[in-house]
Amino acid sequence: MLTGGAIQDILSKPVEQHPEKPVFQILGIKKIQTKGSEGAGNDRYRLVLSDGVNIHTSAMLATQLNDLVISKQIEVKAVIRLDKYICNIIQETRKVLIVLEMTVIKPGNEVPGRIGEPKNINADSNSDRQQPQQNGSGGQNSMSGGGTMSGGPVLGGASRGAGLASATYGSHQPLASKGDSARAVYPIMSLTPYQNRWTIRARVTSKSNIRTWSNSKGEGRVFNVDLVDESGEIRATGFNDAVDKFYELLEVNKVFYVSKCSLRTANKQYSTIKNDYEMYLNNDSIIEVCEDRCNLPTLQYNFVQIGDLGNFNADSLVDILGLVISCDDVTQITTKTTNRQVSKRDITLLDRSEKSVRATLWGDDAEKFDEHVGKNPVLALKGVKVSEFGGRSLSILNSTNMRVNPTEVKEAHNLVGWYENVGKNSTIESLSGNRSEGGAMGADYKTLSQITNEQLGMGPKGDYTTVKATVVFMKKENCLYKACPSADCNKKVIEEGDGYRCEKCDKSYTDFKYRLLLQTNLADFTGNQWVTFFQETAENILNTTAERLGQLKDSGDDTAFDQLFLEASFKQHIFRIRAKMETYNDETRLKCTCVNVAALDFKKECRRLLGEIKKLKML
DNA sequence: CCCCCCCC
Repeated sequence: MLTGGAIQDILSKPVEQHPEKPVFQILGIKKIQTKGSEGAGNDRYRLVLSDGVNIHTSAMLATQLNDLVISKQIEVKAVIRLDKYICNIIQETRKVLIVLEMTVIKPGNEVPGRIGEPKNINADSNSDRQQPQQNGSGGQNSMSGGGTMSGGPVLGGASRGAGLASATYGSHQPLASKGDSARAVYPIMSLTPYQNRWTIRARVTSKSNIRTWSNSKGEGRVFNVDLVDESGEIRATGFNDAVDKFYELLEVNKVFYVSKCSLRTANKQYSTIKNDYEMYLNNDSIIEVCEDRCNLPTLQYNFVQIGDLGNFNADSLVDILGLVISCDDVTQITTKTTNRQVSKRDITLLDRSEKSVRATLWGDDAEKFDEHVGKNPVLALKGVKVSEFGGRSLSILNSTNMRVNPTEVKEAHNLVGWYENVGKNSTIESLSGNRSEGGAMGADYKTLSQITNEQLGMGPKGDYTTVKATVVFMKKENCLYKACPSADCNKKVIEEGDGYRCEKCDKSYTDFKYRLLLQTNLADFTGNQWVTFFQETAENILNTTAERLGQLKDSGDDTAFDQLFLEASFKQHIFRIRAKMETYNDETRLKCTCVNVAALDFKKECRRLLGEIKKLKML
């Protein structure tokens, strides 16, 4: 079943003699601890592979295959076929095998135990850090602790003419400067800040504009490019001089040899590039066009289904493949802080989850989208921002890589076919709410204690949030007031003689209408909060009308009046709350107003809670 | 060293 001897061949023979699609058994899977990695998607997995004769402990899974581990498609004991792999020389004699594509031949749970009696092949003969394998039978995770791949300085200088590098990329003349020893091409995923004697060969998949900034720390220009090879991807950033030196050279889709850049921990907040590190172009950096034809991948996506967007927090970045089902016109908005005029255009995206989401294009992107209006293009978006307005929506940032009808993304073609045959006629549920309800009940749920703990309401417009809470007390005294009877005026009237005067309308009326202004105490498992309910929201929780309450009050039927309050107490609802700091008599305090009440929909609520649990799991 | 991405 296993390709006996394949490990020996891969480690000792030139690449032409490497076995094609060897079959191995996985004897261990270990997540490599990486510093400062937040959330999922940045991990790397090291595999212990056996060919039944030998064990190789330095195999790595290409980052784009991480999901196979996460979804447990590959587990210890599984038999797998390597459809595509590279073997890179490390520290003269130690070699890392990188699995680029693979097929599960037999899942781990169907394999009783270790196949054959494989011996550890110590490729790392120069190092005593590699522990001999102490594999128990039955295929337990056999990773020896403190292995050489666990985040330390794993890569030494590579020598020329060995392993994958020179064989695969044989026509490449080493790029090292004079006097430096020649070097081999490294896979992107092997780069670390701990050693810098590497050259990568990578395709530019996207390039930003040159941005300028000016702040207290200074000013300057900056750009970035995303680079990809068979093993993974990395973002490279260049400042000032590097902009002049490299911006023009680095054309999208072209392939380059890149060396002598520094690496630093990447801030995951700003990119969906699957790499813990980011590359910085500096004065020593060398970038040369690779003229050879090579088969490097294009952009790497990690698409998220639109239907799963509820599992992502606001401001997270995701990759989305969606078909445009509607386009709004371009409108102008004025920004709150800088009063600048900015163009925006909302479009609606649909995918196979049969859920749609509204996405906003800004500035030039909004204007230039005119050419696609009336068509149904497919957009491949890498690094689009999740926003919580009115459920979930997307914001297409300057840094978002947007491809329209990308021919290189085969799912894009499939999505068109699906839309023509299925999607077109499906009932589509929107995650963004429709325009009329637009954000009436947002998906940005908070607990009552979060309202104060997170200091909501500091801004001039206040903050909106949704809470699930219980009505625990209502101040029924003075909850009704006599208001101006005219249609749009709800001002309290002053009784004068037999009439009612409205100061706002500057008019006297013979009649008035009762309106509600109800101080209500809401509670959830974290605390409670006084919230003001006006007419419609108060009528909703009291399950009656202001008019009816007025009648009971006027007729002196206190029992019936009180009964309505009693029945409305200890009922749970979903509340949309506006929180805003307000100052009265030099005292600033948080004022909360309920702007919408919705019944607790158990099905929806369960789905939301499941989503919350899923979010916790992803931490 | 950027990392702002706006509005309802």
